[in-house]
Formats: sequence, C-alpha cells, structure tokens
Amino acid sequence: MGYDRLVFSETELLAVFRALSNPARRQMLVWLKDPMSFPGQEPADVEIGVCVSDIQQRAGLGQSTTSQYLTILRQAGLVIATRRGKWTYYRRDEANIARLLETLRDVF
Amino acid sequence: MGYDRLVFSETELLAVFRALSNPARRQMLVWLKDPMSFPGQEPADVEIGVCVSDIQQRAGLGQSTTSQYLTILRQAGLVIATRRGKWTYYRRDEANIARLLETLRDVF
DNA sequence: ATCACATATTGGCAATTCGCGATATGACGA
DNA sequence: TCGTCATATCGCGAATTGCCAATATGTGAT
Repeated sequence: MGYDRLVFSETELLAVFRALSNPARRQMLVWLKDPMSFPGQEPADVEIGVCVSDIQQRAGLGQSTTSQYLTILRQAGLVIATRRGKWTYYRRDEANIARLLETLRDVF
Repeated sequence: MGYDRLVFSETELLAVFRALSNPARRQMLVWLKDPMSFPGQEPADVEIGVCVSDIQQRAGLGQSTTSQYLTILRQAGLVIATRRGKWTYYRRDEANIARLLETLRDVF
C-alpha cells in the first residue's frame, strides 16, 4: 500500500508502455475490469481475481505465453498476483493504474 | 479538425503504445510541450513547432533515426508535421493527445 | 511418497525493433 | 542548371519481441 513517488519513473513508464504495446496484454487488463465476465467465476472470487487458465482460455494463447504475459503486466505494476493453492489469481492494481493515469496527464 | 470517433481504435492504440514504448520518442513528445526551450527558437515559431535538426541535437541521435522517430510519432497521431521551405517543423497534436487521454481513462 | 494438476520457466525460431551510415528527395540560392 | 542544405528513405547487423512446446516447480489429494 502506498508508493514512493506520485509520478512514475522513466523505468516504470518503459515497463508500462512495453507491456501495453501488445494487444493481447491490453485485452487481459481490460477483461480483468470485470472478473464476473469469466465463465465459472463466483462473486466471492472477484476480490482475489481470475486464475491463469481462465484468462488463457479467453485469450486463445498457449499456457506459457499467457503466464509470461501476466508476469509482464505484473512487473509493470498493472496487476497483482495472489497464489492460493495451486492457482494464481490475477487482478488489476487499481491504485497503481490510477497513479499511472495521473502521471500520463502530467507528463503528456 | 475533428475525429471520426471519440475513442481510439485498437489499431490506433497499438501505434500509440508502440510509439511511446521508446524513451527517446517519449522524450521528444515531452520536449515539444515547450518549444521555446529549444535554442534558437523564436516566439513566432512556437505555433508551427520545432525543426528536425533541433530535436536531433537535443536527442543526441543520428539524423535518420530522429527523422524516423518523428514519423512514428506522427503516424501515431501524437505530433503534426508542417513543411516550410527546406525545414519540417513538428508540434504536438494537443487535440488528439487529449482525446487519447480520455480513451485511456475509459479503457483502463 | 506418489500422482495429478496449475502455473512458471526454459529454449527455440521467426518476426520486429533499434540505431546507424549511405543514399535519395526536395527546396532554395547563385 | 548546379550546389548546398534539411529531411526522408533504404539497407544493414545487433538486439528484442511474439508465441510456442517442453520441462520444471509447487501444491493438494490419496
């Protein structure tokens, strides 16, 4: 909770734009706005996010590619991963995304 | 003046994020917010923009690279090019950048 | 301990990007 | 017309990305 600076550093921005320069990764981020739109998603799961295989099925990509793309989104600070059992759930990092949008408004 | 849609299409977003996924190109866009910060820039020139060689000198890149990067920014709809004599002046497309930021706020 | 399952990591290859030097285009002046 | 200057385009090798199959890691059930 809470971030060092208000604005993103050059390095952070690089990771963000590289992450979002791929349509599949951008899609994933948009899909995660509405976790309930994934089949078999329970209302109780919304807070923790969506598991990799559900995202993979929707993306139509391979398992390894999906996992890698989610890692890239996580390293860019756009999503948060939570491991529970054998599943890893991903959800948007809304606070950081909001901070990003503020940075973009300042910088551009 | 004026654009077809309020929000950017998938193709437009791809061009934008690819363009901004390079630090040098992002720098150029930020520099162009203040054309007067370029040496030898006259107040009368502000509206038309900054010529390629001035941007090149500041970026420390080769001439061809600078020209290509500005073309990429132009194709992404982020800057506007104006040819006057042997010079090409580049300035920010503020209207389109504002439209982009609205799209980002909607989509992300 | 062993198995099955979800996810992460590795290795690979085709396609793209990075940045450059060389060259082409286009505008102006002599 | 010829030469010069500003910019654009071309062609290149090195580095990175896109996506995959294969393999490794970790977790829960038996």
